[in-house]
Amino acid sequence: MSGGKLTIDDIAKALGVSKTTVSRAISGKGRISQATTARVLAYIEQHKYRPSAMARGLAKQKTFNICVVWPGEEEVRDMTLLPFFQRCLLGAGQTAAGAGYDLVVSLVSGDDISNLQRIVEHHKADGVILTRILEGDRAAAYLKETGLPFVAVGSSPDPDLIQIDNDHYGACRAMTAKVLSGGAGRPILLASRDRNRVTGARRRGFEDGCRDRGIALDEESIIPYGGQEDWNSLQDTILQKGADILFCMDDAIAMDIMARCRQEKIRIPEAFQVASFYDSHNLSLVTPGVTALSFDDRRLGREAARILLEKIGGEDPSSLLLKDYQIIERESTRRL
Amino acid sequence: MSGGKLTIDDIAKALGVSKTTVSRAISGKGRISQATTARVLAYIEQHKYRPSAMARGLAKQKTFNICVVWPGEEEVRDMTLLPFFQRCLLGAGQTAAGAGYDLVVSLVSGDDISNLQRIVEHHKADGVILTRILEGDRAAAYLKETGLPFVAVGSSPDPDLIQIDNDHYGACRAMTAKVLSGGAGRPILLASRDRNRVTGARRRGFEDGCRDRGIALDEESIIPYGGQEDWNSLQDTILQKGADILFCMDDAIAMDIMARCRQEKIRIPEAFQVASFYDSHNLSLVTPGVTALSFDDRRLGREAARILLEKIGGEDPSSLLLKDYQIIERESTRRL
DNA sequence: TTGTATGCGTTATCAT
DNA sequence: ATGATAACGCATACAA
Repeated sequence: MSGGKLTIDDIAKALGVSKTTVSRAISGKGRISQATTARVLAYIEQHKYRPSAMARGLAKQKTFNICVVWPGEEEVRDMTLLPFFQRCLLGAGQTAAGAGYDLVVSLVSGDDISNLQRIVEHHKADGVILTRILEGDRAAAYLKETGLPFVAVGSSPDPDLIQIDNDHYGACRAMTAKVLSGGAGRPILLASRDRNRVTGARRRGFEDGCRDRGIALDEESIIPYGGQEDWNSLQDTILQKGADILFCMDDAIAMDIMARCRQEKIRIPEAFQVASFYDSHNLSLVTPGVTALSFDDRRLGREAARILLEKIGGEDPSSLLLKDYQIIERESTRRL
Repeated sequence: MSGGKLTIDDIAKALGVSKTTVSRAISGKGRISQATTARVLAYIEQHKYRPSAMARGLAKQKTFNICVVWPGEEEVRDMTLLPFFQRCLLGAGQTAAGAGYDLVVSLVSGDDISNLQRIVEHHKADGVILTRILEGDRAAAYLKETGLPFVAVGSSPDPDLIQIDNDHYGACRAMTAKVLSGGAGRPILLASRDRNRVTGARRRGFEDGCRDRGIALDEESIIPYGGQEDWNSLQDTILQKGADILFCMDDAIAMDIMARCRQEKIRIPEAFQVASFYDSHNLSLVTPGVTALSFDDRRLGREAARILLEKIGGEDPSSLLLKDYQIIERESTRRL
């Protein structure tokens, strides 16, 4: 009770010292005796004093807030990306809290960055984390213009953008090679139609993974996939090429494949194997479970926040590629 | 470029007026001539001035931030609740932005409310929205203690808690009655094992819905369901009772049922019908699609924010039960 | 080691 | 209708 009405001045008066002394005792800056420090700290502890973030911010010209730009669309794709964004947020929140920072979320959908602008213009945050980065990202462009420190989770062609991302290329390459070592030898990559950076990295990883196993690819080894019509022609291709393993660009594609196979009573992995370049909870629930690549999304958020804090602190950090990943082997690539 | 270094004082000097005049022109409060107002506003527009949120906050003793308490667990159940929380956040963000407020998220998992405490104690928000409310909710208890305005999304037995929730009872009752009017007459409710408030409301809705159609229930009409072992005994019960429709407490249960039926080649709706008291994207993707109850979660967030803002504004709003819902009929309850 | 005075950018209270 | 000035709560350069 009695809320947070206690100010540094109250403490000073109560203890018969000056505000400066109290301030010093709290921050530990400046020369001050152990005795008074202890006395002040004790009083603070006793009366549960907490400094006003606003007053402190105004004085130091800092908000101690990090703005996290989050997808504001009604439907985040098939909701399949939501867990990623949440874990990212969790990670960022964790290291932010550790540094005494809080999280301000800015919901931006597509090109409408008005919400982000409001937050930035009103100086509500000391830095920004973009949890995704679209093609021709307006948010990134805007932030660059303002000069406010910011980092982006994901990959962009823009070199002078601090980006934190998983090593999709390396992971896909390793997984491709590993799964192919299980016996299958005629792979097809099902590529999503939207071309963002990460799909490019996955594609290259796939290609090099095949190369690692000495498998030659042709034009029909990588085909766009988006739904019913693609499914029909896909089956022809599989027959023609004698393909025996399908790599899916992401979990949405993999789930679609699994659903159609189930419907048409195509048995996996007997008819052909299936693997996904991105894991999701669904892939573990479906029968058979789908082998997939798993990343530590929380860590992604943590690193993003860490690097942003460095940037805010005046350092000059550079981009980061997280090499960690896990290949989750499930029944869909079981050796027969 | 040239950031937000522009202050109200700069404007005053540039225009040869006092800070007071500028402030008045901006806020519209106090007597001031149209001429100078226009002049100031033009200058502001021209130079893209935006007031400092911190300074304004310090002066008015307000942060213009709303704290949204979000689940901070690694795994939010089966991730099935995540879309709900996101839509809730979206809604809150929307009306908050409309009122010039921003969102500070507090990630709290279970009983660890330290993050929320930090935000509250440092006065980083003028009010709090709890996007869920657990049994013996520590966050709610803490907030009550502080006296800070807050509202909760969901239902709690605590009467002096401002809560915003969907009318689960009414919706479930209506859906139960409607689906039963399709021909089926021997229903079973599959209840989740965790007992939170909302499951209670759904259960009562189910009971009264049955009553509305003159269907008598016994002890075996409502059975707990949690996985494999329950599935086995459930099949016995269905045979014994001749049950022809399964109502599922939520989408997770419904999905589990659908998966098992698929595996054991039990045809829906031929063998029995299936309906869920909570919709999710998955329920629309599975074959056959599952009839379910759909709510406007965004609106839930909007209303929560609206009511919280009223509370912050000194009014004394009361709880709100949203009567809107939609019964999404899919093939799982198709009349044969 | 401690205290004084000033600034941070805005709003609010008085005057004028 | 407008202006000077004092808060708001904290940090800090400068004195003592």
